[in-house]
Order: sequence, then C-alpha cells, then structure tokens
Amino acid sequence: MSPAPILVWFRRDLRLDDNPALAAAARRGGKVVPVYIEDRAGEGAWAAGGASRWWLHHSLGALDASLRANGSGLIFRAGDSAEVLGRLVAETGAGAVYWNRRYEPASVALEEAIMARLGSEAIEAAGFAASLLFEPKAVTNKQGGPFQVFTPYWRHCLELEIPDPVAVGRPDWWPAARLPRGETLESLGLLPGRDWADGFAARWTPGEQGARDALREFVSGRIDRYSKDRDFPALRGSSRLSAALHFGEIGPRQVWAAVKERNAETGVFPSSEGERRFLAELGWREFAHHLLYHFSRTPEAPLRSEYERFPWAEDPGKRLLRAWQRGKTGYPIVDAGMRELWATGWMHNRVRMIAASFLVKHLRLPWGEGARWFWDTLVDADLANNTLGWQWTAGCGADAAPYFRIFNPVLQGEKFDPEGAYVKAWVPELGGLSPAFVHRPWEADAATLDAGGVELGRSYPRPIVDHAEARRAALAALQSIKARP
DNA sequence: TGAAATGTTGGGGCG
DNA sequence: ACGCCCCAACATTTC
Repeated sequence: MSPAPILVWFRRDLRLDDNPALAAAARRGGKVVPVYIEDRAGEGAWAAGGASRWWLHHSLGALDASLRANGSGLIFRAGDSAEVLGRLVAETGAGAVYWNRRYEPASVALEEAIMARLGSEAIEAAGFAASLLFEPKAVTNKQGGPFQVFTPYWRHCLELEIPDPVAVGRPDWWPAARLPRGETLESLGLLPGRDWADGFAARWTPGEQGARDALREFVSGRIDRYSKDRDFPALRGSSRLSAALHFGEIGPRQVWAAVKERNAETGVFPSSEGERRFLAELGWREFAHHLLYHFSRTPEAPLRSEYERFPWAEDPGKRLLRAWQRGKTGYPIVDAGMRELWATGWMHNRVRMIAASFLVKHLRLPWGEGARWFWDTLVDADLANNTLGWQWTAGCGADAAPYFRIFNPVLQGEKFDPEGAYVKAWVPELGGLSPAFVHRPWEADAATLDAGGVELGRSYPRPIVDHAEARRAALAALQSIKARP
C-alpha cells in the first residue's frame, strides 16, 4: 500500500527546483497535492499590494503549468489557511502537510497555529528552509542577539556554510493526485481591475523560467560590471531579480550557486568586485528578513523610539503626497523614478533612495506613507526589504543613514544620470533640455526653456519645495527629537 | 549607500 | 622683489 498523500502548500516559493518541501514530499512516494491558498487575513496588515498581485497571478499561472506537465496542477483556494488545509486534508486523506517557511511576523504566527492544529489531529506538519541563505535563528552576535549593523552581520554570515541547492534539486516525477480543481486562478481576483498593470508584461516575465533566464543573463556577463553600473539608472546595471526572489521563483541559494559556478575553473570566489558586491546585496536581503523576524513591529513603528515624536509636516488635502506619488514634484530625478514605478511596477534602487529621501526629508511626510505606496505599486514589494529601506532612509532603523544625510536631488541626478537619459525616458517633457539643465530646469533662462519646449508650471511643475529651505527644516525637525530623554 | 559650511593652501595678478 | 588679496582646489568639520 502506498503512503498517504501529502499536501504541498505553496506560498512564496513558486518554483519546482530547490524546493525542499516539494522534494521531501516527492521522495515519500505518496501522491502529491500542490495547493495555493489566497489568505489575505493571514498576511496581517500586509496582504499583497496591487502590483505585487499582478506578478503573483502570472507566477501562479506559470507554476500551475509546470505542475500540470507532471500530471496534476495547482489547487487554488481562497480563505483561512488553517481551515482550507484542514478541509483538504479531509478531502484527500492526506497524512502530511509540507511547506517552505516564511519569516514575516504574520506568517510565523500562522505557521505556528497550523502546526499546532495539524499536530492535534495527528497529521504530520513540516516547514522547510528555502527562501533565505540563513535561518534567522542561525545568525547571532556574541551576546546571542541579532546583529543590527550590516557589515559585521555579513562578515559573520560569510563564515557560515551556504546550503547547496543541488542537494535539494528538482524532483523528476511524483505520483499526481487527481482532485477537482474547484476554484480557478482567475477566481482569486489577483489582477487589478483597471488597465494599470497592462504595461508590466512588456517588462517582466513572472515564473520560474523567467527567473532562471534573468539570472543566467545577469551572471553570464553584466555581473562583472555590477559594482560600477549598479548606480546608474539609465543603464541596465542590476540583476532585476527582486520580484523573482520575493516570490521564490528562484531561491537565494540558487543565485549564490550560480555566482560560485561561474568561477568553478579557478576556484576563486568571489572573483570580482561586481560579484562581491552583488552577493552583498543578497546579504542585505538576509539582513532585512532577519531584522523583521527579530523586530516584528518595525513595519509600523520606528526601531529607534525617539522617532515616534518626529514632527512630520502638515499636508492638507494630501497635496504633497499626491505630487510625489504622481511624479510631479518638480525635481526631475524624483519624478522620473515615481513614473517608472507607476509604469513598470519597479524602480531602480538608486532612485528609490533618492525618491524616498525626498518624501521623508524634503516633504517631511511620514515614512509609512511612502512604505504603503511602494507596497502597493512595486511588483517586488517585500515586507522585510521595504521596511528596512524606509527606516534606513528615515534614519530611524537599524544601521540607518545618519539623520543629517540628506540627498540633494539635483546633485544625485547629475552624478548618477549625467546625460539626463533616465530623466528623459520617464519625463519626456524635459527631453529638449541639455544635461546642464535637465536636473534643474528652474535655473534655465526663458530662452533655454523655450528652445527646449518647456513651460515651467505648465508642461512641467516648478519645485514644490525649495531644496535649501526644505533641508534646513528637516535638520531642525531632526534636531528637535535629539538628546531628549 | 552625502551635502554644505568652513578651513587651508598655493598660484597668480597687482600695486 | 615683496606683500597683499583673490580665489580655485582641496581637506576637514559639521549638520
């Protein structure tokens, strides 16, 4: 008699390769029932945002197709995860539920509850490590606590052993369970109602194959120029793997192994500044997830409590916030970034820092407003990375930028987009300006603006705040929360 | 994974 | 020839 069926509960591990839960289930020899549950309440206050759901929809479609090639596609369900799993166990006579762990606070709580519930029913329940290089509990400082500064954290991690993805591999075949499919992918309602996301498809290929292709393309060449090119948004300098990693279409061990593999002949690894820097970005991803695990309130509250009393600016009618969201601040590099975000569901990292800094320091609007906007508009929206990024920018997080570090959007633009190519790609109304003025159109004289086809205040806004003035106000506000008990 | 203010130095114009 | 000033260029400090 063959073993009882096993439910494989897919979540943010939408791949067949290097998927320990699936591999373990396949090894058992019983039928495998792959299921995805859309459980918005189970995500706490951070159910996936709009752009992210677009990606999720297509990634689930790709996973379903891959699974169907083995005989049985993904079972889609909506509702409370514990209840749905309980019903499926009953329907299928499953003896076990396997999944790959998540580390966000709501997910940790949900998994604990499910583990207890299944345990009480004598159903085997097992979570596997798949989405990080290191489990949060495996990385502690000498006092046994979490690191709060990246450099020592990552130095410590590099001493640890990275699990080999080949050891998990991709199961060749497993006995398929025939189940009524019930709900369809479409019925989960993941796609946005409006035509907002229609342009995303021109840029992205969600799914395991797309992720694999993107990794190969990056690692076979661009990675060697990564440390130089990564800061220039007009170039394609970064890997653009963020969404694939968020949804687990590819795992960080596979990324690590791909970089290692390209050095197989020499054995020297990492072999270039580009590789070293790229791996350190995986390190930031680990760091962010570990910090969120240990400081579970940080999506809502500053890690440094003195920032609870930060005097944010008034914004009647949300005029400033709206201008920022729509890419109409009058600062070209900020507006270009915000428009790239809206059009593609993604923004170059250098520009994320500039745009975020502008919201928090020039407009003095709460970082949570920015975090929410990014959460809803980024296809790669990730609670750990988003939280770390915004708290870093606002100066209130772990290893944060010092409060006095205020990006000058003009200088940043001129430094990292010297020709204005990035600005012109997303803010076409500035296309007629020379590099000397494309980042500071308000300084051009009337004839220059006229020749460039720019009508300040009409075709492109004047700056909504004055840089020098905003900088002074930000420093004063930050001063006001310092050195008080 | 800054920017601006302030300080220092040294070349060159000039009386 | 000398001292003085200006100021770019660079370094340091401060926010």
